[in-house]
Amino acid sequence: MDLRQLRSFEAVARTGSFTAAAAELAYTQSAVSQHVAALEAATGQRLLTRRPVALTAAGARLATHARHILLRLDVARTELVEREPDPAVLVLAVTPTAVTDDVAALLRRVRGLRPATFLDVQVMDEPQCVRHLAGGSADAAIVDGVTTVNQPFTATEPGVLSRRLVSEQPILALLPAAHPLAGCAGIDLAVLRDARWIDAPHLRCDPGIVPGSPDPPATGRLRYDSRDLAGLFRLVAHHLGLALLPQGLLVHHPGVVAVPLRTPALRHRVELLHLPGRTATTRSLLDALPAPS
Amino acid sequence: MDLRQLRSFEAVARTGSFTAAAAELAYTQSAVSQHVAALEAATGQRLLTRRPVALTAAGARLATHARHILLRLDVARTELVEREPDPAVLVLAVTPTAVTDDVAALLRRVRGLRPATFLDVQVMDEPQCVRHLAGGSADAAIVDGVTTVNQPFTATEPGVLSRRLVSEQPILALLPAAHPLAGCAGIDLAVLRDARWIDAPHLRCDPGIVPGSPDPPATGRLRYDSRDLAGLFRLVAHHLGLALLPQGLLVHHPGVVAVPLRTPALRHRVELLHLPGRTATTRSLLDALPAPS
DNA sequence: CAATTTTACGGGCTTCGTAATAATG
DNA sequence: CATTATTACGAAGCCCGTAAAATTG
Repeated sequence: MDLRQLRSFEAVARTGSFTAAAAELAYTQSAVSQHVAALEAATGQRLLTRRPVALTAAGARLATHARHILLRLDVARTELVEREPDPAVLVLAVTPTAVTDDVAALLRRVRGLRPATFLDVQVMDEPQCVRHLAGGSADAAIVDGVTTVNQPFTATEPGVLSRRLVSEQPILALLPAAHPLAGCAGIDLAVLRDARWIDAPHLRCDPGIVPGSPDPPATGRLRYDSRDLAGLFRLVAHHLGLALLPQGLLVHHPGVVAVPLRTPALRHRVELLHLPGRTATTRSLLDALPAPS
Repeated sequence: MDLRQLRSFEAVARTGSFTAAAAELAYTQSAVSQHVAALEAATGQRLLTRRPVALTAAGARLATHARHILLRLDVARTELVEREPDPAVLVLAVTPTAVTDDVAALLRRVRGLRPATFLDVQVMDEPQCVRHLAGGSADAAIVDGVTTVNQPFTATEPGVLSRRLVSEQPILALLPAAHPLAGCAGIDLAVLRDARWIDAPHLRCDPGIVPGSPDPPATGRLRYDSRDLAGLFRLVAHHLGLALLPQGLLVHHPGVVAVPLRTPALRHRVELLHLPGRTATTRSLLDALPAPS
């Protein structure tokens, strides 16, 4: 079990391709193949199916371990290796759906500081945010997720990265204007148990996280893999399904009404992640946060 | 940053000696020295002081990361590598202070099962328990710790090992019989803030974990590094200090009275640790536990 | 048949052990 | 001075790239 082997395996598992993994790691396809073969020989288990490349059960377990190991290793390297952080430039990795009013206000506050802090904001999905942060190519990350009550959403292992709450907002249910519950002040999700829900993970719309929800909805699923908000609203307006949405992402759309979700108490949370050691560079950001969590 | 280098470094940090680390890992002193040198070259930081061998600040951070990385790697290997677990023999790694009445009852219950389960119980300190568990030489571990309220005590990273609560008991304060508070029904630790406490980590007596406690007690410290319970009682009886003790470890001793600690609500917790994947081998143990946490 | 993965093989580099040297309590 | 850590150096072994073969959609 070598680290390079694990890195190759993780990249193959993530990209779904030996070729792509090799390109990402600046290896040959051959080397990546040998890495995976070595891991399979060492464990005595088949870790991946080929054509199409997909994780086996054992491979999925190893991939989880590998992700955590490699993340922590990158964090350790970044923490320890001597670098010259430029305090005047703060590189921020941000998920697309994390940009709520609170976050925008935070960024404005930081930008207005004296001495001036130049913000380099880069929007990408969450795994990339975490990788940039761990690798040191970002000074902090702002990521979001949906969670029940006060539980922190598990972006990463606790203890590896420090986290501070930036914003927390309720979740709304999007209904067609003609829906019988459209005028409600608050909705209990149990009432809509048998409704057809749209599963839009990129827009943080994931009815599956509700604890007691029936895993396979009897009426079939509708999966929406885009980040286009208007498209989601159009689907709802045309009675193709209901959707959940963080309040901060809400826009007006004809034929769609938004009703607060009363139970379960889902919340959209935005967190600031940073390396525990390097507080000097992110000091201005941390100071600009409202309350110490 | 090679895994073998990290393993050598971790062993040096833990044992405090290049020679001991080399012996443990079946390496030469030379190899271990080269490993540490390579890490120091890669990070550009001095990680250890020599003579005596001790961690620098940077080294302590790396050692923490290394411990977690290596633990998870061992867990991954143990989970994945094909083995032939003998379901009739259950190897249990137990910390000395974890053997409360609840734990003894649990073990008796398992031993009485049909088909018969042969229990191989091995007592060692907590880091060793965790290493044996991760390495696969133990099927489960029973470890204990002191914590406030319902917070789990952090034996290891969550997510790497599964944990189930076995027993939870209050913490007692040990006082000389002549102490003015000896007759109390319950004690508030704040009242004894300025008392001289005996620090006996091996007996889970650690007044330092109280949140608002003054770190350097004005009256000096008394550290008791033995596991001998009678000696601790003798110290208390002779007015050399007060002590905390889990209720399960209490024995009668002349001149010493035990009073329940009312605030803070410290609890002695015993947890069963096992690998998430290998539930088949530990099934009998898990089933013998009272309530699913 | 084209794209992708696996296998064979060799050069180059890493790595560990031996042994000699240095440092220190 | 004995113990412990570092350095020098060479052989063994591993690792990755090239290139050819095999697999499969």
